[in-house]
Amino acid sequence: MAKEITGRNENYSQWYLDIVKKADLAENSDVRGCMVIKPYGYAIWENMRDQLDRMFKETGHVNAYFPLFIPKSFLSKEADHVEGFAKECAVVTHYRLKNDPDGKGVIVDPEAKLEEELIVRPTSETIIWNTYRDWIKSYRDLPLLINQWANVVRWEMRTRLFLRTAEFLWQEGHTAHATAKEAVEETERMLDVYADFVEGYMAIPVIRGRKTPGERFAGALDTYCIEAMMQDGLALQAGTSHFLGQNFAKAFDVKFQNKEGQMELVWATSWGVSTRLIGALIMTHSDDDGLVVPPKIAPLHVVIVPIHKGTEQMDEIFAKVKPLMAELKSKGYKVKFDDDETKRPGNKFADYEMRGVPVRLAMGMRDLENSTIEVARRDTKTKETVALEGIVGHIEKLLEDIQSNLFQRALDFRSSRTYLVDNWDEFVRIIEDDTTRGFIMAHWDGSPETEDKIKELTKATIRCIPLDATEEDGKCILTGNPSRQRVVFARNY
RNA sequence: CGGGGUGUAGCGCAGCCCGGUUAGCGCACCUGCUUUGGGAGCAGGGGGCCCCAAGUUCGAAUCUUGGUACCCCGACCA
Repeated sequence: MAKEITGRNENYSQWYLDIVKKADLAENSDVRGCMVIKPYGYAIWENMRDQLDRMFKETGHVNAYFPLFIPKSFLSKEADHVEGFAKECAVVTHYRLKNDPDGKGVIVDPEAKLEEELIVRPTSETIIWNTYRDWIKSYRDLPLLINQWANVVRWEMRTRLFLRTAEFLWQEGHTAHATAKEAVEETERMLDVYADFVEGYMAIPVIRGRKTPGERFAGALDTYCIEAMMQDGLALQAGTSHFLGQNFAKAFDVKFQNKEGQMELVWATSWGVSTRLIGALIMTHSDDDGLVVPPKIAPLHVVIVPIHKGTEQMDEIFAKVKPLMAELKSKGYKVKFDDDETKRPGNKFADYEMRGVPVRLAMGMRDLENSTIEVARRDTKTKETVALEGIVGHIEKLLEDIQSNLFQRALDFRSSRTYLVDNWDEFVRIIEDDTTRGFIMAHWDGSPETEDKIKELTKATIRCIPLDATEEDGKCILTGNPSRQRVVFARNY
């Protein structure tokens, strides 16, 4: 069949690409490394964005917009930051084209060279902190809590739809505070917002933690993150929140006068999640029949497929389901009656499964006579015929069930692939075997050399130092040196 | 940037080695009829700078040279 997708066990990355394409989420564009997000994929992003935006506003943030271009000189002001991004920046050098005098097409006008090159933002810390300098004069201007929804460009060597693209959509929060304590609180608060969103809405369980110095964001003093496990046992960083200390305040000379009249440097945070989360969504819930979308972010909650002969029967069915559609819509659910006569029911069933619509209803003549309807749920692929009476309540409960079932299922999977390991051979065995690979909770002596060595030997990195870990005495998995807590090792995207 | 591979219809491919009339197949698409409780059947039809350029030849999808794009494995990577 044309729509068939590759099995997860057969070829996981092909399975992923098949889902992205066949569920109509996105496709590769003719621009290297850049994707076209198609309407259905974008609808999922819109739902994610809208919910996150609500949560940001509930925690006191406002939106603003800063330029796409950053003067090159800005980027060189924070040494670690430029070090981290320099290798993947797109640079604008000219501002004009002209007709090619030798023939067809256009060429870059050599006369139109920019005096200072512009960098297409890979992230906006520099342009924003350059702006904050003028906005922040007094302790009364703080805290400054701003978020921006934007696109950014990182010139990656190898790209994969949603997971790593040269251009992607995201939000980046950039806040300024009077004290380190407040800034750290903000960093942690936003990590919690991310975790609540990803777990509560996307039904993806995450581990909250902090990055090791080696894995930190370029320019940060501390990087917090949420890490999720995909169905192939690889980790995916689902969101990050950074405590930037006074690094950017120093680089851009952002100071405020405190109550005592003294000048102080401002404390900063930044935090972001991107369209990469859609990749996480796919790889957490979907199966060999296609995408599975949790109800809370689904563009379409319920689809109704009529089983009919001729338009008369279609009209009869529509009349019968109209009230329940109205009721579902009034409760905020998105419902579609698929009256497309050019497609047969089996085709529609397969299509909505591919797109991961949580609940599918089917009604035919048989149901019409009995006042029943067939209810199918996407997550378990089970079907039942139920009475029309009370159907709306039934569906509401079903959607809640699906939401929590998806989370639980993902959590169970993660548990089954999470190991307490104290022995190096076991560590290697688990990480090398793609049927066991997952999160390994092991002791680490805290040295960057050990971290690098383990990465070199196994390709596993320290995904995070979990926030909720209990302290215990142990020995480093590699060196045997003393350690006070376990960290999460995994291979990652 | 190193190693390997592939560019032929929207997608997936055959044809190329061994040059020869109008470039073919499956899916998708369009028209009509019959179908419709899990991916329909029949009939008809549309769609090609065969990656680009130069060369060899009476003749190039096919041979030669150069270029280019993409994919895979490394390296690189919040």
